[in-house]
Amino acid sequence: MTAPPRRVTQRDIARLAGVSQATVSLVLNNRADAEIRIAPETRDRVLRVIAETGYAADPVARRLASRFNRIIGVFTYEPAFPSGSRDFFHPFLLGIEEYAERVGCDLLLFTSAPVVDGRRRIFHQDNRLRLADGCILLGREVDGAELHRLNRDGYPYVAVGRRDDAGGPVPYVGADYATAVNRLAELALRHGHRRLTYVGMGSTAESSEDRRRGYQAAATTAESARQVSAVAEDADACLDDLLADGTTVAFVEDFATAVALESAARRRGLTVPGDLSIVTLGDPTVPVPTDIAFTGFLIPREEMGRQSVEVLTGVIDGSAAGLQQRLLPCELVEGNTLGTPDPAVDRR
Amino acid sequence: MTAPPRRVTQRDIARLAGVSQATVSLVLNNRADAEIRIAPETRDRVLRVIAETGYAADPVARRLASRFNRIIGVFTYEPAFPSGSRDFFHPFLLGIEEYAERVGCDLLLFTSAPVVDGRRRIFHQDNRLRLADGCILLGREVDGAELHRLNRDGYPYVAVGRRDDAGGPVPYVGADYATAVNRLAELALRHGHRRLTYVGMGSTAESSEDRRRGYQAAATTAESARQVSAVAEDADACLDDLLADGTTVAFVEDFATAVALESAARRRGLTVPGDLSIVTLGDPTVPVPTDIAFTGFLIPREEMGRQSVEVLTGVIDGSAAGLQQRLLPCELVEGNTLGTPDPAVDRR
DNA sequence: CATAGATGCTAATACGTATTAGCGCGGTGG
DNA sequence: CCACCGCGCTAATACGTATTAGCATCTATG
Repeated sequence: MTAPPRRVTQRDIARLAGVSQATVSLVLNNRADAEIRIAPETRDRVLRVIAETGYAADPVARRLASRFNRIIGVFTYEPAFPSGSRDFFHPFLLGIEEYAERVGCDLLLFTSAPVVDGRRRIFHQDNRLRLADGCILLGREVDGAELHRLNRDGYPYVAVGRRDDAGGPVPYVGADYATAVNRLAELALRHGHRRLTYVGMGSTAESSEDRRRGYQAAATTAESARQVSAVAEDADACLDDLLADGTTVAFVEDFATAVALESAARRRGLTVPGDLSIVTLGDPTVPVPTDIAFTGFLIPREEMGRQSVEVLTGVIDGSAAGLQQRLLPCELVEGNTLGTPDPAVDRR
Repeated sequence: MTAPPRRVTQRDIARLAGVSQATVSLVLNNRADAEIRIAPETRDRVLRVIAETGYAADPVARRLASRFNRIIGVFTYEPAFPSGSRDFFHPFLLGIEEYAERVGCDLLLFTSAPVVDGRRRIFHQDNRLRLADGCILLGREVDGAELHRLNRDGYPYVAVGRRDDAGGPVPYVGADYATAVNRLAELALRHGHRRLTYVGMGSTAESSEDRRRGYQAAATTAESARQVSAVAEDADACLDDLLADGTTVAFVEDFATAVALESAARRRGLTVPGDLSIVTLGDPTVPVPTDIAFTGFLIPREEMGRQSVEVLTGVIDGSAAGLQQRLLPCELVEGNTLGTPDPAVDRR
């Protein structure tokens, strides 16, 4: 194999066109400020040489010299492999990709970030953040300390999902879980339910808190509105608890837990929603096979992806300072796991 | 917003540690050649300052100065949006991502490449290829002229899918369609089929040619082994043709066409494989809803993704010169659309 | 004809890192 | 006492682009 021919640079263009490198740069960037003047014939000559040589600017040097790169970084907190949550994140990426394409940006996936204690780290020995103009942060749980540092460094970023302040407001594009859960709870109340239980995952993430907040706000008119924690593996115990309590509708944060609850109920000869209504609070984060059409809502994942790019570009160029925190509405899904409470169970 | 604090550079580290910038660079890169010597205490001092300041090398400057970046480019020929073929490409990306993570590389998706005549172009005004150390090329049809140019420029790349030479051998990781189709054809012959028809897409892509080659190689012992072209929208006409010919088994290149053929047959009261056997030649490239378990084979898409990264890293560092073209075996899927030919139809 | 202003371009420099030739210093052998 | 060598480090430069101050040259004006 012969040595790769050195790439064509502006200096080569300049030599061929009989001008200086600076002139080539000016022509390339279409600089037509009052201060910058290039004779049309010179410009044409330079452009002709550029076309002949097939020259293309080195984006690395460009980035080093000036400020921007048109590269958007994407950082995923969850370790990529092995992980069932990939399918959950895919729609976000599709939205990001779509909008990045529209605005002519490339996407840099920080797959090299090391995993420590089961979580990717942004900041580490060989931090590569600066390769991109800014960065989109994906992940259920985002490290507050790292957000602090991003803010302190003035590095442009946006989180997908609402985040609490971290040494300053955190730009984000989130889903409006509070409103969605609130609506579902009010729907259940209108169906006549009076004993509600929120089955959480024991997570303190903002997304979990928002859901609980929406639930609590609606639950004031209920006879009982509890909160418990459960995981899919523990569905039988959870079901026991719900039945003992006389709960008529369960708001289940984790989709897999809802599926497990439903099958546990079915195994005992109970029907959903006949004996127990189950409402889910978001798309499955791990693939769960089920034929049940759960009542719940959809997270607008693709749209969140798109808008996160939009917000990020605003953060990068310093515009749109007021619109850097967005909550998008979730579409309710009617499903058929929310019914009217069984009168026999309702008043016990 | 205050002006972003200028990032910490090696010069800052050098000043704080009382050494020169060169020394900082040497320490950072763990240079311990015979020619390079740094006193342990100096090294420690520098490392301490680095830790205190949280310094991280600017990857852009690093790339400009030296050669490598640990960034792998991914170029997708198909326009990303709107496109049903996304689901087809996703597994490749998963494999690529997994291996990139393993070798500590980031992934740059060239979403900014403009679409001309329905196809993305690598080479254009503001070509960004050089941001990455090398590039993986994804897509059904890859432009031969662009491959030529990549070869000429000495740019490291690897194609996913076998490619003909283009001014030199093209590094690739492909699927061994020829062998897979050959096996299927021989299986059909063993089942007693004697009138075969290959239903192609009229594509001249290497992947299509490989399939046809495998088919032809096996078909020598058949009574009739034709080739026709058809698309899913034209399934009825194709079915007419197959029946008129007395074909007992159709090898259908395009998955969607196979699905359409099967439902056309069913609409006419024919059964598959009772009246006609149908064999598919690869995974669906566009999402097609079907409950049929077609006989055919699986393209090892994730593995192709993984190995493409492996080959690319070899191309980049110039090693493994002999192993730059790989064909991976496809797993046959038994399915239930290949039966024994109906004797009434068989001899006509 | 001197001067001012406009025009068209270039020289110089910055960006942050990697690399390499070579400098000063202390020790050792003759 | 000099020559030489190994050690530890630094000065200088390269990478390719963007930016800016300012130098010629020309034109218009008094």
